[in-house]
Amino acid sequence: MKIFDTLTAKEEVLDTSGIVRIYVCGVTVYDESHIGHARTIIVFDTLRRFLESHGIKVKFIQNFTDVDDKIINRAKQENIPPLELSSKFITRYFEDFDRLNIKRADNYPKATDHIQEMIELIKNLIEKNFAYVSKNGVYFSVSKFKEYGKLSKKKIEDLVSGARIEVDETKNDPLDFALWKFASDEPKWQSPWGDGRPGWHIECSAMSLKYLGENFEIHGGGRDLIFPHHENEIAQSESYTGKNFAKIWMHAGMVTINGEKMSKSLGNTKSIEHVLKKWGPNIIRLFCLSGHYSKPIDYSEDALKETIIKWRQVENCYAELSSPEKDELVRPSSSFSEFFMKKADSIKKEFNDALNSDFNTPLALNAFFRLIKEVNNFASSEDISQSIVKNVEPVLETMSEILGLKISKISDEERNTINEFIKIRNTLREQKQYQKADGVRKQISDMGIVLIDHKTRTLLLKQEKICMED
RNA sequence: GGUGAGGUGGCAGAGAGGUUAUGCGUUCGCCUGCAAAGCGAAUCAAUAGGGGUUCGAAUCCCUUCCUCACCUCCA
Repeated sequence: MKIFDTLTAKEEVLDTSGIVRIYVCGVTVYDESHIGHARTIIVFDTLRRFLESHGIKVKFIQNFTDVDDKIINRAKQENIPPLELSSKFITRYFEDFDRLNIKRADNYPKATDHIQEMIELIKNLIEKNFAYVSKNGVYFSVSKFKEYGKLSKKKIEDLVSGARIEVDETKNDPLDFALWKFASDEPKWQSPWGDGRPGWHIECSAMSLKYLGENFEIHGGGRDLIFPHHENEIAQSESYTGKNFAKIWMHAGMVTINGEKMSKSLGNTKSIEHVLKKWGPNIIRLFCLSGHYSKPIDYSEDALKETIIKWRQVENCYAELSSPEKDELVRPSSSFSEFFMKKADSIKKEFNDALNSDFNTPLALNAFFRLIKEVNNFASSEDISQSIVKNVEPVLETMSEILGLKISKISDEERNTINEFIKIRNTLREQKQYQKADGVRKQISDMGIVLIDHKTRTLLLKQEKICMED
């Protein structure tokens, strides 16, 4: 598999000979997660599923930043301890992301559980003269790391001349960033240099090193983390280990809302709770994968409505495959099943090729939907036979599993109940009492089941609820 | 101002020198008791503008314009 590496600015081959170690920068838990977080996490979750579907072992670590000024400020506003606030939003995080069908990471290390590791790292950096103690904290000396700027392709001169760096007299250099900040208020921890809190970037260096070791395969996150967060992580980590930090840097593009950047000040943030309520998890996943991960995607009603149609096709396809006719009941079927076997194979290959080529999910989805369409198309004129299901379903299942899509299954009780209704409806239809028959169909659809009438039988389709009103 | 990524049909979105990607939408037919799903046809055609290289350019080079992101906390 090839992945575009932000650092080398070209596609690099992912080493899958051993365990693929992935570290993804998670969220700062001071508020609800939003669709932007969802996009990034869905991208990496899908990547992980893809690798695992090929039997590749993945170790997936995603952190929580649970100590930070934003958390402290928010906690003050709500008049609760900062750690209570962060733990509340961690709980919320899992509620949201479980519903998005995100596989749990192998570990979700929290910054506050790794203060000691960070202190050790900082100690070492001071010893090696990469860091210094100043009035307000311990700082990393950017000028000591001669490759600073290599990830974000920034020149130190440009950064210095940039007007926005605030002048801080206590730092040796305006570009230096905090490893440890002295603080007298809570939360604070003891350190050899004074009580305080860790800087933001150091946690990821400490925790990725602890859980994944040196020179792990993929370090990911949103594009907005390239600078300064990941740039600073590189500076610290490589100064500490003397080795390259991550082999591949993979960054997910931003989500815009109707073409605008999503921000609190614009008031256009879309929380995951909100979008889940509105569209449900599968549509959100499909939407997030409908553009290349590295490019921005635009969240809009129209885009999501289009995704509903896609999702309906998937549901329809699964309904068609759910109750196949026995082969002997179906007209000459061996050639069809052979056709489908070839079709499914070539589509499976296209799907894999697309993902192997810098994780091209739009192209992979294209293949996925062609198979869906093929089945739906066939089913509208012929009955689906067991041998077709046998050929198509495993391929479809593998792809759905990689994409993290979950079809709502109809329980046996539900099926039995509805089949009784269908019998009644069919009797009414035979008697040409169509209004009554449609009434029965309406009753069934109120239960969330759509009927698909075929020549000789009626299929049940369970539709995911979508509530488009805000 | 600096840096980076881009600009492809009504919309979404691939392809990276040589033949219609694909999907969605819209319109009209077909199928259906009616729907749903599906089929057929039409819309159906596009590569930001201008130069170049080439037998041939969305694709390579130059240039102009525009968009977005980052440079401050961000996924």
